[in-house]
Amino acid sequence: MATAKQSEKEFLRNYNIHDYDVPLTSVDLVIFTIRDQQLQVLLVKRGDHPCKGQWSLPGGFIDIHNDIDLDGAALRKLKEKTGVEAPYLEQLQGFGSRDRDPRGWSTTFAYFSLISSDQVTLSHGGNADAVRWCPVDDADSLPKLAFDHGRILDVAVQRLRNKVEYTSLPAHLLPEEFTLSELQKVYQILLGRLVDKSAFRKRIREGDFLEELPGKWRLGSNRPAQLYGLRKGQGTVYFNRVMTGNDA
Amino acid sequence: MATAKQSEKEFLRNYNIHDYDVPLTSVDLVIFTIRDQQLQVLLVKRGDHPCKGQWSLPGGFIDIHNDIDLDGAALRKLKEKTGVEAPYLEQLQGFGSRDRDPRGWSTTFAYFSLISSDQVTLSHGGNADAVRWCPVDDADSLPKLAFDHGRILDVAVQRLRNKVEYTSLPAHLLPEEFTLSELQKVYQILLGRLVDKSAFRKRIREGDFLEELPGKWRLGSNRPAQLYGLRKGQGTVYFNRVMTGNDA
DNA sequence: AGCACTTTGTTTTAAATTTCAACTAAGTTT
DNA sequence: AAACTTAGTTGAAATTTAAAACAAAGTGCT
Repeated sequence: MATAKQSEKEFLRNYNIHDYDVPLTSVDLVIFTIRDQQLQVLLVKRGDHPCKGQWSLPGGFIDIHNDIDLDGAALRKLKEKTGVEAPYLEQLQGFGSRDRDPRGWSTTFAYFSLISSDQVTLSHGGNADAVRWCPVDDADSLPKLAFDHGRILDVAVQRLRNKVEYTSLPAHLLPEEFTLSELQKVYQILLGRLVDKSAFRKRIREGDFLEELPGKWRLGSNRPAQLYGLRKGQGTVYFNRVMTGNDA
Repeated sequence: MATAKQSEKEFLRNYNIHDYDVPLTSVDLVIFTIRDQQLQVLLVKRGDHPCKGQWSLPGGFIDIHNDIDLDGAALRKLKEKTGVEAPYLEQLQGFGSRDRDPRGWSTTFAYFSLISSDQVTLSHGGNADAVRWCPVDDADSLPKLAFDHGRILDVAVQRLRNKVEYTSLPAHLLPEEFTLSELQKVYQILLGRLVDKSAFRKRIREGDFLEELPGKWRLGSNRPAQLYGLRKGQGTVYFNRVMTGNDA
């Protein structure tokens, strides 16, 4: 191995990763959307061993010959499954242990993504029912997931619910154009409680992350509602206090 | 490779990780403390290639034969460097790309830790000056770090500063017993601004994560101050709004 | 001992903010 | 056209915060 006087160049010439035992490395995605007034997550049925036939989060190994970095790998997998190109994507947390995968010591970088369900075309691979949405709070319809994906999902749901209290994240679950009432409903679904209308609107106004779309209205039900869109080039807004108050 | 009818057992018998090209995997630590009224970070001088002689964050490869999981690996490295056993330790973020390490595609799980500097005995390995504390805000004394450790440090500092606004984290930077004024000073150092005394105390009181140590006082300077300790078995407290107001 | 000084800890009160409900606006349905 | 539904605003009461003054308990000097 390395001698004391070796140069860095020499060291690298002699370095061979196959001399070492290293963990497997993958990227897994928790892709959230709102469908039927519920928070839902995208699941895929595993077509290969191990855990063949079980439901799991979409993801897979890093391809060191084609992926540039972690975010790139996550984006690639997101696009493969959903066709979505520019979603909200955030690294959730790493998970790694000697027994989470029967193939040996393995790690995964879990990401979570928020998308509007009507912008997605699920890519079903070869198998007709290999991909589906599943409500995260419906214990009956949510299957036991492969590996430690159940735990990853729990952590992701917790993180999302927590961030809803003080960030503008939920806006990414809606289509490009939406009304304030629609946004409020998303907050309420995620929080599991009602929110005061005027307090909600004040907070959104002061956060200044939406732009009114002049002349655009949601018609069809009673008084028309102003449409809004995410202000371009504006990142996530952090409010300076948690969401309070419940509407009667 | 795998045939359609193969059982999971057969699959695993035939699976050989050395058939695949996988990234290197390490764990790196951003260990913070307060010394001389400043936020400081622990750095180590690299004794081996690559980047030999450069300063870096403490860390290293996962040892798949001895480490059980990521948190275990991080705790092991923390103990090796500082002797500290039960600190505040939180996973920061994963970093991974094909060019962050000259040895090839590599990933690291960065953790950040908060410790009280007077509980630490730095472990200097063989080399006398191989480990040191360095103020994070002093551009002159902070060296350029190896690999992407500069960026990791930036992310860690940002995360810490952000969490100080609405959590009880800074309490972990103090010794087991401390006064409210000392805690307030730590908040002020991290925030870089003054905080109103009565608002601060109200917030701490309502967060209910400290316990008064009856009969224990910090003496020696004017009016004795009540000593407090972290309430046992209580995790991090999240306040419902950010720190406000600056004292005159 | 007595007085000035420093640090800890509490109280006070005006100002700001939130809460909660009522109100107006603008459409649809019957 | 009257009743109903949803959008969006307004305002008074209740609560909270901000900023400063105040009170308490020691030290140190003369």
